[in-house]
Amino acid sequence: MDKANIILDAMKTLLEQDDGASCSVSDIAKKAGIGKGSIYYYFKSKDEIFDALVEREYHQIIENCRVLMNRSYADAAQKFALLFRSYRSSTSLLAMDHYLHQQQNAAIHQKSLAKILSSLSPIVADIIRQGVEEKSFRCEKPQETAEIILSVYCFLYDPGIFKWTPEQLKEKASALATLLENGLSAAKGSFQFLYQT
Amino acid sequence: MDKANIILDAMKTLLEQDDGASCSVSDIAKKAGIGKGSIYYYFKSKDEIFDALVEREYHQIIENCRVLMNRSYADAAQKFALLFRSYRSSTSLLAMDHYLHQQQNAAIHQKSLAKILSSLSPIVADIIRQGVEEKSFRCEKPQETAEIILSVYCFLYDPGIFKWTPEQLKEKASALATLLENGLSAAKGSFQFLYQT
DNA sequence: TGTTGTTCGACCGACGGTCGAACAATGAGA
DNA sequence: TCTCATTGTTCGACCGTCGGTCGAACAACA
Repeated sequence: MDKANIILDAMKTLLEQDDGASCSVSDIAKKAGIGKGSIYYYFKSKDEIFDALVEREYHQIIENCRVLMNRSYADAAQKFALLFRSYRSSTSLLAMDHYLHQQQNAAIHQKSLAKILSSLSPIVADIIRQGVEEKSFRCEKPQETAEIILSVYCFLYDPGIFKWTPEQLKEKASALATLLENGLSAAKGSFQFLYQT
Repeated sequence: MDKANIILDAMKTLLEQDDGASCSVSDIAKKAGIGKGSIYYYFKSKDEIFDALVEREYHQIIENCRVLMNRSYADAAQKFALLFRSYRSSTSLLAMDHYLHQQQNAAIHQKSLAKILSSLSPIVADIIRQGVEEKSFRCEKPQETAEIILSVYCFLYDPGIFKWTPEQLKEKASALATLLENGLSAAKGSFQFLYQT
């Protein structure tokens, strides 16, 4: 396997092990079974390793979402729900995710949120555009609107930043659904999936 | 003056100087004119110093916003604009932002964003409630809606997370304004202040 | 003079990152 | 096929800096 990927695997393993507490470059090198100097032959800095790991881990998830959207024949609201559920189930399988929500991994967490938003927003924007064509949504700026929706989801719903109770989360989801229904001039209940189940 | 506040002043000054690059505990001690050991007589850790600084600096800003809202006689949309401008001008004076937007301080950054959201959201919620009473807004969940609006501001507009151009920011603000106008059933142009100037 | 509160900077371990020596792999010229 | 020079790769000792500790020393006061 690629040496760079061996390094990323080592870091991922360490992040999953003990809350990422012992994730120094030396630790990564030891876990990867190579010298510390070699790490810096493949990566310029520790931050760059972070970036590469985030890139690698989320690439597959995003790709799955994209494929799902392209091969599904559904109206915009249904696609929204499909995407929402697909993404939720994918990330719940990502073992790293739980550790991202801890204080000491805030930097990589932030980077991964930024990646999610920038990768998913074009997909969400396409759904909105489809809704506009189908006359079920009204929206002049699909891309920016998609970013707004996702930023709420990334930030307000993040268990690493806020400790809401399930009831509070449901209230917020319901408020977002109403805001989107009216904001996009969509049919009542189009965004029910946000707070159901 | 209180020794603790002298230390906070020193840190604030250093953060304002060169993007917080030289803001080690030793630097803070030197700037404050005391020994490094004394720092740890007043604070348990560097994080605690920064928490105290965030608390002190944002308390005043939030308080200003609260007072401004209470003594202003304006309709809800005007109050929104007032609050927005007051907050923007206050935070632009805060040079701490540079420090917060560096990778290694992501944890503290998150904390301060969470503080902003939880402190400002009740104020925004009150504005929305006023708008509902005045029949200029329609909203069933003012508190949650306020949090949604603020989370967009805290996350999507954060220069430490995303590097948007001014034009892109304006597009996003315009999209948010439209979404809010429709989402709150407000009059066209109610949220123009978001993307003007 | 004893006690308590305060100050201090030398010191510590850990960190991210550097460095040059050493080792493998390659291929051109004889 | 045997050099040998070149290039790519590996390594851990080493560096400077950081956040944080520590005990000695000092100040204030009873």
